[in-house]
Amino acid sequence: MENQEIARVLWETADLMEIAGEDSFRIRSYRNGATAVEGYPERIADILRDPHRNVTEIPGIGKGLAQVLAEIVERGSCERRDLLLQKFPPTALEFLKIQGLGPKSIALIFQHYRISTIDELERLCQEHKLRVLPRMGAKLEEKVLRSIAQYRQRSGRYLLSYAEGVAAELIEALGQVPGVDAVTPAGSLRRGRETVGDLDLLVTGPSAHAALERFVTYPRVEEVLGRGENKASAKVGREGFQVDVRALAPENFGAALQYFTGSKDHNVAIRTRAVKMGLKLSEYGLVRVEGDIRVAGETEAGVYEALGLPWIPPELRENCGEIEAAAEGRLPELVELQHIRGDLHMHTTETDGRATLDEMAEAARARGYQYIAITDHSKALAMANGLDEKRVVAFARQVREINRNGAPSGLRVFSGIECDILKDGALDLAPDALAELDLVIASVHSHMNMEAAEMTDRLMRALECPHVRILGHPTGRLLLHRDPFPFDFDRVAAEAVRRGVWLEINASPERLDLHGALIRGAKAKGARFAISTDAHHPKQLDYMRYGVVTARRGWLGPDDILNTLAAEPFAAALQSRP
DNA sequence: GCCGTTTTCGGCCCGACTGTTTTCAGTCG
Repeated sequence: MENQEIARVLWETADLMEIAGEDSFRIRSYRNGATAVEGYPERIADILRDPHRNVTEIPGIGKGLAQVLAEIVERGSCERRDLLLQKFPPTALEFLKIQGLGPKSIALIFQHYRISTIDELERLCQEHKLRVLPRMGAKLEEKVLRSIAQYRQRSGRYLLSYAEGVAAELIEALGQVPGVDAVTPAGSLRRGRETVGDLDLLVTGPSAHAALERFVTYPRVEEVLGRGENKASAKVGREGFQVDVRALAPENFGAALQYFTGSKDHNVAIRTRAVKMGLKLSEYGLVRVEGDIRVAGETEAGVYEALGLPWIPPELRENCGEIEAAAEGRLPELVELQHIRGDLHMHTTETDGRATLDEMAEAARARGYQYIAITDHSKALAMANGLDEKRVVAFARQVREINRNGAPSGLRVFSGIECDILKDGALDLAPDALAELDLVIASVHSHMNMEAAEMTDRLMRALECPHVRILGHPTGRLLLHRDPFPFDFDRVAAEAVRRGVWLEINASPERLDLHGALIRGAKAKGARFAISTDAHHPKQLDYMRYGVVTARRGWLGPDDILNTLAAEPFAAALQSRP
């Protein structure tokens, strides 16, 4: 069993404990344990098996959780979780995803009504049966109904990072089958969409069909939906993520990759173009209608070439002008991961990060970066132990000291802050404290349910502060969880351009904020960008690739992005503000 | 349940908003 799965069982158990009203410190320990397990570099299952090792050497894991971990690895659950699941239906965990309902309310609902599905919860609200319970009223019923609608809209999609993980796992497993040459992901994963509905894997090689057999018997396959000669579909993992695996003949590979990568709209436009040229494009190849002569299909580039087009990067294939641009030879040069020279948004143990400045710097060096900015939270985020002015000044001094002596990692460190934008648009820290820092990111973390006009004013005011250089996760969305807050993006983007403020492309797979369409719109206004991971753990520095993919979906090249600059010009850019 | 030590017990645990209240519990970040 992988660490990720163990962590998931711990998270679930903690959620159930919360509904059961158990001791909050114990719940916290379970959650801490889950985070520790999730981020641990070695497999917990291996450590448990090794008689010379002890899982209690992992910080956050004590005697109690060691026992629990052993149980989970052995049989996928633990006693506490089993007992709680006898008390509450498994769907109780689903109820927690409905905004406005917390553990206490859910427990109360279960005490009064025997319900187990979201549909039944919806009916309770519609029949005004929630308002008879203590501390519940009409407003809550409305809010829950709205949240249920949102929840339904989102279900059935998965984070890009999740889909990528499943893809990597299956590519590894199917790639080991003798006679399989390559396993290639297509679909929205290949286009880098922020959420993915299902996964398409294309298999080539003399024994590609053997991979289908391996797939349907794969241990994590929960339900086989279909199994034919060339295609198998199944639900993978407890989340029920649908994966389609196709075995392809090598001569079809390019056409199939093009076809299954999509998007649908892109393909319709491409096939229309083919028809106009007297060609017919399908997943089996590109054929000249007259005489039924096959002209392309082996490679994707060959298919595009035969249509008079350069190869179009998958991230652009949304039928948003990419075909016209390709035809006119004005496809943009897109940014790549190797262009990125530093990461500009990360947290440390000073606030809610899991590693120290030195550890983050070392991790950044290992990824080949020239510089990083440390940007912990400001004091408004009390729960994260945000920095006040005094700590900011001390931190800026500490960083100057580090750079003077040369950081052990050899990396240049910039002092920064992720400063909260307060309700009225003021920044959370005094200007003279902000002036001490190399980089100020301004972000909204609270009061997200304002009217659009009010939120716009708030952001416009935040941009007035002369120390602000980056607007952090500008729309505040949390994928599959919270919609972006409403505001006039165009006005704010234009103001950011005018004031020389960069817009963040937050690379955390839960945010990817800004997203492609907004990026492109802002670029048209002259905006410039920073891609940052918002890492709270050294491993999360790897999120950069999701940010780069998102920037590519916004048609950005290396010159549009601040942190493609080498250390010296980057430092100079920080100094100069119009 | 973990951790650390003034070493086997006590601390961990903030702050604002919201809705349903008549003084505050629950949610969220």
